Amino acid sequence: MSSSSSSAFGFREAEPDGKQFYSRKEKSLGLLCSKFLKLYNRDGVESIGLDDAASRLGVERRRIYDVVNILESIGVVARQAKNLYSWQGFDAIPEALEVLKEEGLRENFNINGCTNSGNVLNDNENEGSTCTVTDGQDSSSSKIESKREKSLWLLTQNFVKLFLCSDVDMITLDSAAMALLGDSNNSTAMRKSRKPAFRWLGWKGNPCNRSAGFLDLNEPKKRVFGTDITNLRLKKNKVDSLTEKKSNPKLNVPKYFKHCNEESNPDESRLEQHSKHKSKGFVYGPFTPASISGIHDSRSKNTKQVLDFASLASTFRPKYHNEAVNGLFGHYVEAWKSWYAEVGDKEQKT
DNA sequence: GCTTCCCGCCATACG
DNA sequence: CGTATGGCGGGAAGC
Repeated sequence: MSSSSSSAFGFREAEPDGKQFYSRKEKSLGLLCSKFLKLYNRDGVESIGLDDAASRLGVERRRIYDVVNILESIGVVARQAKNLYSWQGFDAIPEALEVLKEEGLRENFNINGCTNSGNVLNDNENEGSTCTVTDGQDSSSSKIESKREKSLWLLTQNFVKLFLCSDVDMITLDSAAMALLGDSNNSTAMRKSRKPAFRWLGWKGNPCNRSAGFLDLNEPKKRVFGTDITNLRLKKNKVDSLTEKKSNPKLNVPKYFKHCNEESNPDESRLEQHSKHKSKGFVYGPFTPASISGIHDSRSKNTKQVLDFASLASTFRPKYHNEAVNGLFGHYVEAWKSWYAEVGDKEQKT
């Protein structure tokens, strides 16, 4: 019920003549995840109804499934019953990752080198393996996971494992695709200098993890920078800056960049060491939410130090493309960005 | 032009 | 059987 409301969707009137603009970006899964998290990451929230979420977020149910599936993969939410999920919070992530890491190691989820000469470990397609996450609690191997072998849920976890179980902090889309799905489909030409890759990030800024002081074992750090300044949205008519409720910081932010030239990695565990890439900087693509780097509303459109990803491109040779993974990962990336942003935000305001 | 990816149909699992 | 879930292709936004 309460399917679509035909409002608060991607359509919106920004012109006097009543013309409506449709923006895919504003309807992206990543953004949706962000909203979802903002909506439920509050006090008093313990259960989440799918219908409730759908109506609150103004999207159809199908989309909520995607969000929830991914969040569940890292422990942020847990399925309680039909139409019902429980909020576990960001604090559940470290534990979930620990489990994933162990499983991954056990399953040889190591990916060695995503650089030139596509070696990338022989695809260890152990999909048949019932790698249940045993979310810490009732590990009473429930048969309920019949369908979850190839789901977004599993795919997400495997993707995470790739990072947790390797010594690299960056993995190309191709490598991931090959490792997770097993290659075979390298679609269109990769002639261009497009080279999507993913990198782990840590909890944005958790210099001091208050309460629970155990989430510094292996904080993942992830980020993407791809082809170009990804979702840069100040090209044509960036319209206004939203015309509604609270805040939506990310709309004005063109892009971020970060220097990784120093070896100073605050929360760096044994499993993450510098990989081959030693470029001096990274381009942080999409609209990273504010507070990610102490940046507020800076809509500074300085796109100067973008040059760095040129070196990256040279480091990581272009390979093939996998449409399927491409899309999926794209979602993951945005979703994760949102999550980390959320975490960072909370951690910071301590 | 090619790539990314949102929409939503519809196959499937569940109750 | 109806309902809940989510894979997946097409087509369009984005670049």
